[in-house]
Amino acid sequence: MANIRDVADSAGVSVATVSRTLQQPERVSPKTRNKVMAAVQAVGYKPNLMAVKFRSGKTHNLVVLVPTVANVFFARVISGMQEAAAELGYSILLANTLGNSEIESHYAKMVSTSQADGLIQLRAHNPFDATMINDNGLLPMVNACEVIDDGQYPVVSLDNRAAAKAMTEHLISLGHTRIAMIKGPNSSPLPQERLVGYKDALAQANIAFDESLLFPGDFTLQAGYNAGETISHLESRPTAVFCENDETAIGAMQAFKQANLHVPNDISVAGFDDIAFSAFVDPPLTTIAQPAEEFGRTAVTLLVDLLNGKIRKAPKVIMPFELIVRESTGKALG
Amino acid sequence: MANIRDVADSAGVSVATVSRTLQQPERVSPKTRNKVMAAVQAVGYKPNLMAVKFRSGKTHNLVVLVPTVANVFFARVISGMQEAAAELGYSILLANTLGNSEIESHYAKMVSTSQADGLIQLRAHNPFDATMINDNGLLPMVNACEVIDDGQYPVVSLDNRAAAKAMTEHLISLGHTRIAMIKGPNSSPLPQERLVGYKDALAQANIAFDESLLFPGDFTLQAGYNAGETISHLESRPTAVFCENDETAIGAMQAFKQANLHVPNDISVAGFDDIAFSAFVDPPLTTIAQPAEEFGRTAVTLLVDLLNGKIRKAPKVIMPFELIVRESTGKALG
DNA sequence: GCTTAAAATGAAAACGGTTACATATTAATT
DNA sequence: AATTAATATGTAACCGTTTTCATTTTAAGC
Repeated sequence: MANIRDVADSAGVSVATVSRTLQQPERVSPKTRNKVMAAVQAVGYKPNLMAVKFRSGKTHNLVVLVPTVANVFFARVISGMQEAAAELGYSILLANTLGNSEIESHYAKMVSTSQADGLIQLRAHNPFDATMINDNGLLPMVNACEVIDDGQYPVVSLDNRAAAKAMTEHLISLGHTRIAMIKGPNSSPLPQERLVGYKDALAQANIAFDESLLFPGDFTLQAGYNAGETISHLESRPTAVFCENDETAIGAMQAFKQANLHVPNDISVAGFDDIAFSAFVDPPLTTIAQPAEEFGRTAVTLLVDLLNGKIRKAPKVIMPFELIVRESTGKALG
Repeated sequence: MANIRDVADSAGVSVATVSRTLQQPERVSPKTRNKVMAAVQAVGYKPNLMAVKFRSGKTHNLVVLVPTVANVFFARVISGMQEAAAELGYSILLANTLGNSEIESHYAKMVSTSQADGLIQLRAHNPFDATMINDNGLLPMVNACEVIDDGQYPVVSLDNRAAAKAMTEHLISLGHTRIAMIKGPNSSPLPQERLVGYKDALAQANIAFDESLLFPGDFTLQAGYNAGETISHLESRPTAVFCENDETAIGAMQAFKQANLHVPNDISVAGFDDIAFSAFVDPPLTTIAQPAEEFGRTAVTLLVDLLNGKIRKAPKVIMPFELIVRESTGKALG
């Protein structure tokens, strides 16, 4: 494998000149620039990027901690990240953490061991220990989607409270008063925020909050199915179910169908995320659309800015949401 | 940031001893080992892995080229990879290529520029140029899932022909004779192999092959929906549709429902992959299960073996499939 | 054409480890 | 106790770049 010295010899210049030609071509005369470029071609030179990264101290790698890549929403977020990273000359090191703190800190160590410059966390959990704090008092990290905002790093999130309120209002406007909620895991702050939004809408419409209408879940199809089954057999069944993500909603709908409940005539179902499948289930799902790819892009951009010292105080970006009304929600009957 | 020299000074030994203590503890006396370990703690030493990787020439990174992480099947494959990689001490650099050859070769360059040791390709396309061939005549690459077997690298695949035949036989056994197929993209070898299996089963049952029953697709929900719509409006409609993946099948089912066709009474639908959603759509989808996680695990194991010189001739691993009969396929009526 | 400033280039140190080789220490053998 | 072998440690070269600093070349100003 040809190295920079081979190029220098072949071009009849010093290694410094070769390095400069490649890094800052404007600092080198056109004449030698051509000579060097020709030599690069001639010997088939490919810089050893491991050496470059080592020497320069910049890896141009970003670690991304994803609770699970199998989640379709996260898959979209990741796509957006990859896009932005490519544009900015960064590579993404994707870690499928399965919510496991050990795996998280294993990958977080990649930044303390100079294998990556920074980290994006999609879960509300700080994988760093205290020693990692930066000059500007910030961690080299961005927290997106599911966030805890403790001011130590930039945050990009949705106004989950407002979104949940909007969805609940939609259901109330259709005449529903007994609205169940299939929750996400309590370990996440999302369900809490959304619960508040749900209560906001209830209060606004003078509907009493009923704790017994809350059902546990963990964002999976199976959890939605289980909750749906439970709800089906309730003596006084709610007329609408607000699920905290689309997978859960799709699972619940399946349970309702098997219990011979018609959606939306017998029961309305709403989701959250607007994954691709949601438009293709029967009936198509009413949901909250999040700009998933944009989440990813923003997170990467923010992190790179932070790494370049362009950020002094941790910003807090709130992404817009959109209520998508399809056919899984309808007028409350009876 | 403390470096190895700081540790050496603090422990009163040479840097070589520190390095040895960390790499091959048995080559150092227990006494100094303790001294060194204590010093490591004291100064808070974290080896700069970029330096290690540069010096040792082994990055312990593997590039994985995925056509799209948004594909649920691939998400499972990736999970399996991550698992195996973690066990073997490797990290996965995930590249979302969107089938774009430029992006592929961009990431493939990571191995020629010493940023990664090897590569796993999930698409039937060799992203390397000829210069990358190894000592053993093999590329540092494994091709999984969608494969071209040209003997230059290990391959892990499914017997797509047999699987397609099994599914077609299942449909024939239900009395179907007009069986449509919604295809994957022609650029992929999968559709071709599966078409052969489909024809095998047809021939075996003395059913004439009818080219007009083949519909184009690209593995997306939307493509399935489009093909489903076309099929719905056909004057002489097929009684069964075999889709080349589950997304396509789910899209098609949605089109059938909107055309007031009942699945499976009016038309049977079969998929391929057994993604999580397939058990939760209405009706639950008959499909071919592939051991997705195992695909990933096998690919990683094979690649690491190859990198360690444990492989001389490119092996060809065939993974087992399973026909999962659910409710989307039924007896042919009329 | 001479002086001076600016631009281009080169020599060599540095980055933080690993490792071959030399040397010092300890243990084993007689 | 002396000799030898084995083990433990140290010295320094090395990996392939980047980058500082010194030097040379070119351009600018008069």
